[in-house]
Amino acid sequence: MTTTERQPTTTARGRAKASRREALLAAAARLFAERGYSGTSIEDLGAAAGVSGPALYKHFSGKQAMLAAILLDASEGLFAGGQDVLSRATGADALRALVAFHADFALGNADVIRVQDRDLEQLADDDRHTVRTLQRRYVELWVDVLAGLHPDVDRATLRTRAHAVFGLLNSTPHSGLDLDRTTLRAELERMALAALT
Amino acid sequence: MTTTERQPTTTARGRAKASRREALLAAAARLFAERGYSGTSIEDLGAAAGVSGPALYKHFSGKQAMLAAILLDASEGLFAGGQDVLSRATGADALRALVAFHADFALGNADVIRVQDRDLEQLADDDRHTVRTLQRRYVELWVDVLAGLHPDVDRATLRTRAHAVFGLLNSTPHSGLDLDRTTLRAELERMALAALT
DNA sequence: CAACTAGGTTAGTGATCGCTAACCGATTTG
DNA sequence: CAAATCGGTTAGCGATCACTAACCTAGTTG
Repeated sequence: MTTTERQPTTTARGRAKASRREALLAAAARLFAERGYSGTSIEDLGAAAGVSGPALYKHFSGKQAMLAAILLDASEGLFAGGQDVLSRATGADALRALVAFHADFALGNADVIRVQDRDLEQLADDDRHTVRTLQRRYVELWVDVLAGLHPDVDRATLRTRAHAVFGLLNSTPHSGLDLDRTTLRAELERMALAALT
Repeated sequence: MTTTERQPTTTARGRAKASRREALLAAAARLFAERGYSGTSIEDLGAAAGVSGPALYKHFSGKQAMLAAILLDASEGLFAGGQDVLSRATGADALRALVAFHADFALGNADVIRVQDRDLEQLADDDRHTVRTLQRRYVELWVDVLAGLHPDVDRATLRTRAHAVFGLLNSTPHSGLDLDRTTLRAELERMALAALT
């Protein structure tokens, strides 16, 4: 996605490299979420994946490229998932499906959610622009559905409502400890839909 | 509050120092919100207030002390404001007043809100503990009011609802551009109350 | 008005950081 | 099986950072 691979994933080395790359990205998402991008060192990133320091330059062009891989993957996943949802449902069903999809994503990727609205500014200009564009398009998916349900409300207001609901659903990283996942998911979905009525 | 002042605020120097201190804190809140704590240098902090670099050591013991001043002030303000609100209203009125108060705070202190749930981890252990305690007590104010309205719901669930509504109301920094402040405030309050019904 | 105080300056220091260089051993390949 | 490749290592370099030292000047004070 971000780095062009020369090694096939069929050979033993290729598979080892791919899994190491995934481990590095997962560790990076966790560390970035905990300490922030600038607060995490190259050494930290390597150590969290069992290698030390500059080994990550065999997988990424640098620290910033790791952040880019995380955030591009997240924003692409959200937009693609949103499109997929809307290809299967319309009207109020579409809204319920969007809420369920977003709640699922937020609950399953709390670290990434945290990084996304915390360290987006640390990206290089073009990557930041790409992520922002995908985010904007994802919001527009929501606004389209909301516009169908509330034809009398202008899109700026609907956009604000969408952002507010994202804030509600993305609150998981700040609270997720008290409740089990199923109950938390149900609460968040119910509140989101109530807020959008 | 954080530094003990030896100079009175009646003399010209004293007043100049106090206003310089406020300017430094305001600039710091803005820069921390934009670039993050670790991403902001001492030089940046001074320059944003018209002085350069190490001048801030005449006002604060260091960079971390500036973050502490900002976050302690914010969490104290929220908790004190919440207490004040609850001394004047009960039941559903109290909930409406809490929502209005929090919306006001979030709209008027978007930078501080951003810093609070972004760089809390960068505080020294004791300051972080103090802020966390104040935050927890503020949440309990909300939970108390909610418990009065929903006696059948356990406090863990109500706590999650409070956090979710904070996420909704604190979404201002991410969206505040499209709508004028009055409309935005009304939208957020309406959604928050709907989510808590 | 002389002595002191205090908020500003610039220069410098030690530590840390991102990244590169040079090298090594195992796997892949022709 | 020899050669090339590739993912790892350690050492080190240049830049940046938070903070300190030394000093300077204007305001405060007796």
